Amino acid sequence: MSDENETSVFDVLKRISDNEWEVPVGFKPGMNVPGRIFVSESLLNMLEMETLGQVANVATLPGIQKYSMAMPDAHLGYGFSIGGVAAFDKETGIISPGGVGFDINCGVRLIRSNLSEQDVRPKLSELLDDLFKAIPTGVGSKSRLRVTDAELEDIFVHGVQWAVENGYGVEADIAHCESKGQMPGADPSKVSAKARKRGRPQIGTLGSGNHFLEVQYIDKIYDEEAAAAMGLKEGQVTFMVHCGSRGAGHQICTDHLQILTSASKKYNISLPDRQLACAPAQSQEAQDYFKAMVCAANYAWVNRHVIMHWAREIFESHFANDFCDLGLDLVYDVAHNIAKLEEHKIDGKNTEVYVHRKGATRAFPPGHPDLPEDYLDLGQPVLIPGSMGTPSYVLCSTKDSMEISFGSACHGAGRVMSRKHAKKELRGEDIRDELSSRGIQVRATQPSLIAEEAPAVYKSSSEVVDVVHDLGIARKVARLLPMGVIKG
DNA sequence: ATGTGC
Repeated sequence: MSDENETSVFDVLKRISDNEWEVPVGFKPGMNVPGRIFVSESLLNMLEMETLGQVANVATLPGIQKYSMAMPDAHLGYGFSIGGVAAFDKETGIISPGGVGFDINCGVRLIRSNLSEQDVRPKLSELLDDLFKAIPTGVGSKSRLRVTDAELEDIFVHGVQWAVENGYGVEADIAHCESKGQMPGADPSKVSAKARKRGRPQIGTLGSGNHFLEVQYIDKIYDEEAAAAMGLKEGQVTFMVHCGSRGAGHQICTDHLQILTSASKKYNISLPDRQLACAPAQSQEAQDYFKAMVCAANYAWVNRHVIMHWAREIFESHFANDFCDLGLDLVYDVAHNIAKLEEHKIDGKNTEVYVHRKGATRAFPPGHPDLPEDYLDLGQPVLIPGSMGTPSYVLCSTKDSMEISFGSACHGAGRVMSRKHAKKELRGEDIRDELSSRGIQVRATQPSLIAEEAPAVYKSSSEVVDVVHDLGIARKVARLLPMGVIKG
């Protein structure tokens, strides 16, 4: 039932440009800066008022810089919206677990190959069966890789370096992970016994929800030069891994939320929403969370690395021979849920800020010192997974990204229908058949999970990507179409 | 997202 007098987002927002909308400081009491929503007019119709309220709430937090931002795929999240980007001054700002999310370093990686769609199509069904067998999926799934407590600590601290030293992936993979897959500043002593217990058996597991491993092919190249630099061309097969830090990251978030909830009171931070629990960036409580968050981030990079390794083995078992190098190189790996201490130019001055990206991708421009050498002139690759059955995109960051959005882009399609609603409205078997008729094969533990992730429950990934492209944050390089997907 | 819900 909709009330005619209900305020719409159009009544609140002030249009700045085609794809930029401002939430004025007066919208909610206590806003320190305006909100800034990067969205097209048509996507704005799908933006919920509550999401806008969350953007405004974040603007009230101490030390926030420039704007409380939301990407075109923004939707309601825990405290901060998913698709939210907020930078807080290193000295006067705060750190908040809600600005990162429960799935710390949920992220995406893309692996290229020398195989063509025609090579893979005839063997696709067997390939997917074997991938589904090799890579555990589902909520409570456990891995065949068992690590000791000491190894887990090593993973928390050294991330992907641990993986490569232990035979998962190769040295060349490291440079193609954001932060080299080993963010500095980890302190395992800030990770509870419970989080370790949950994390130990889950290295190399996909999890559930929107997490997946997808076999794809490139159906369109937008930028030949950039595509070539990443080793991508039309008709080529790729695979994409989307997952995070599983139970470990979830427990770390839960543990520290509790600490930061009381810290918010201790430091007299008035919160419009208790889910925004936070503490001054340099406080013991905030730093402890940050050190534990880094452990979860490094864990997630190892998780994706091990999954990639097993997937490479399966591809090799099906396609490798003495005359063919499969070229299963890691194109790039990006984090979607993370907070980082970065330097940004604010009012002409270089400033250190804790950038919180929750359901948002880092997008550093050409020439940025944190980029791998071979992408330095190109700009950071940005990987945007589509929802099940819809295209994914590869973009590369452009020079204005730092100025526009603290070097950040969107992260995906963005949910429009709740899981509960989707389960009620849609049948997994129908969705599977519909996808199958379009040549897309799905392997999942339960049909209901397919319903929850159906294409209809997400915004169009193409529209979301176009906003980021048109704004000059990251430009389109390639479009990837799904062939088959394994899910929890 | 999650050994799934004050």
